[in-house]
Amino acid sequence: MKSSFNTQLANWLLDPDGASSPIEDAEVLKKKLFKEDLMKVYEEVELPLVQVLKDVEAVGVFIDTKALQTLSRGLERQLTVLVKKIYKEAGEEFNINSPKQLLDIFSRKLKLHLRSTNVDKIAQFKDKHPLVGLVLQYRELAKVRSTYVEPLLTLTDKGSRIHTTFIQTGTATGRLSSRNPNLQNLPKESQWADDVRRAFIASPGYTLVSFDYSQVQLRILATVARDSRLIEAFQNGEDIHKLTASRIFNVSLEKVTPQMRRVAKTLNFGIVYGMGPRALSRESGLSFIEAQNFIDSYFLEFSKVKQWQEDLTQEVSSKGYVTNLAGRKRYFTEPINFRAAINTPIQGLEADILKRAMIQIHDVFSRRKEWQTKVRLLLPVHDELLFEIQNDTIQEAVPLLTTLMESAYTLAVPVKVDVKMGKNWATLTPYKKKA
DNA sequence: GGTTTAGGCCAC
DNA sequence: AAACGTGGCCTAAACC
Ligand SMILES: Nc1nc2c(ncn2[C@H]2C[C@H](O)[C@@H](COP(=O)(O)OP(=O)(O)OP(=O)(O)O)O2)c(=O)[nH]1
Ligand SMILES: [Mn+2]
Ligand SMILES: [Mn+2]
Repeated sequence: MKSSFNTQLANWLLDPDGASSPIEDAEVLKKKLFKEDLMKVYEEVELPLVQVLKDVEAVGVFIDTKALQTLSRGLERQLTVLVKKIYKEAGEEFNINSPKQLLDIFSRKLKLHLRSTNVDKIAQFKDKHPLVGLVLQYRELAKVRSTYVEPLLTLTDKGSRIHTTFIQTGTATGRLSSRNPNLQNLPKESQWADDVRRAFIASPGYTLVSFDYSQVQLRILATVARDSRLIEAFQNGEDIHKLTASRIFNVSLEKVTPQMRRVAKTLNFGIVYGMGPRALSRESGLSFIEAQNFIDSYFLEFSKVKQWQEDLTQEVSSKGYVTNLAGRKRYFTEPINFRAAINTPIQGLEADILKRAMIQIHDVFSRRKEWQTKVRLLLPVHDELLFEIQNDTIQEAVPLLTTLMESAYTLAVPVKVDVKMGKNWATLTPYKKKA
């Protein structure tokens, strides 16, 4: 009766898709973990992480409820106006939230006979048909209110803190997920993103500090694919997202905006994980032919990446599973999703890196009295850790946290973390160490 | 009344 | 034929 053994973790490591039926017998599970080389990640990562996550959940994030309430009322008012405009423009009342009814309205009123109503499909008509633009505005407002503002208000506790629940055994790659509420998908780009994030504030006397790994999956890719072009790029401090942005938008590196870089991020990972020319053309604005050429030259430039993908495709076909550098494993059955197989070891190692960093940081900061209350881990976001740090401790703690994160796992390229800080989550500015 | 599924969209 | 991947949560609609 070893109550210390965590059967849920073990079963998940053995089959993170949960396709096979779970095993209850701890001794059987242990043998399997050994046999499949999963004991290391179980003992060094997942088991110690349980307590870390408990502590993080208990701390919670301080919320400016006043700001959220104000936002809520503003959204409510604007939605009312918008709904009336939409009904007037459409000439009748209907449920705007129903894609089915929307298709019907578009068909009858605008003579637009569409198959779906998602933003990519209908945005092109918004100049010709005011109704389309109004509907898209409505979608943005309704989304932010129903998915973020109202649930956050409901879930904020009496002490004005919000506590998510982390799911440690929920993903197929090894990542964490967050629910009730999901704090890992708060808006960042949309019109209302800043209003929502402004409500996430530091406790009095503290500052929010965010540590985010730079281009993390590209650095992992450079390592696993042994691609000399990528490796040299990172050794030279290059920013591949920015480089791709400058090529796509045809501007110099200095003229790449944060928005352009964000688009390029999607393109870089899209291409690496099997995006086709049609999707690339849609995401980038390039023509289909240009998109095709871009993909071809991409894999010419990063030629070892292509080779690695082909090797991995062979491997998953013969073995029926893939593993990452930390030993984490995922099984694939016919028909094999090769794009998912290619993504898995890379996304999975990202998770291992962040988890190891969290555990080390927890050992140093949360277990020691002199640090405990001064440095609080609030939230992991896949390759980012958000802390609140006591104001008089920042200069001391930030270099230490940075070093811990950058040395949590050794890659074939430098591992770099970008640090930003601020009083709320909307207005973080790059950390500059004081002279 | 409850559940499940689909379409849609937010993040990394 | 062509297909970036990993998640969670919203509403509507179909189902029990
Ligand atoms: N497949 C895929 N993975 C993504 C996408 N967006 C983000 N990711 C993954 C890969 C990233 O390395 C990782 C962390 O996201 P970040 O937003 O922090 O981007 P990244 O670290 O690459 O760049 P950064 O230097 O932090 O701006 O999440 C995407 O659109 N597709
Ligand atoms: Mn990052
Ligand atoms: Mn990130």
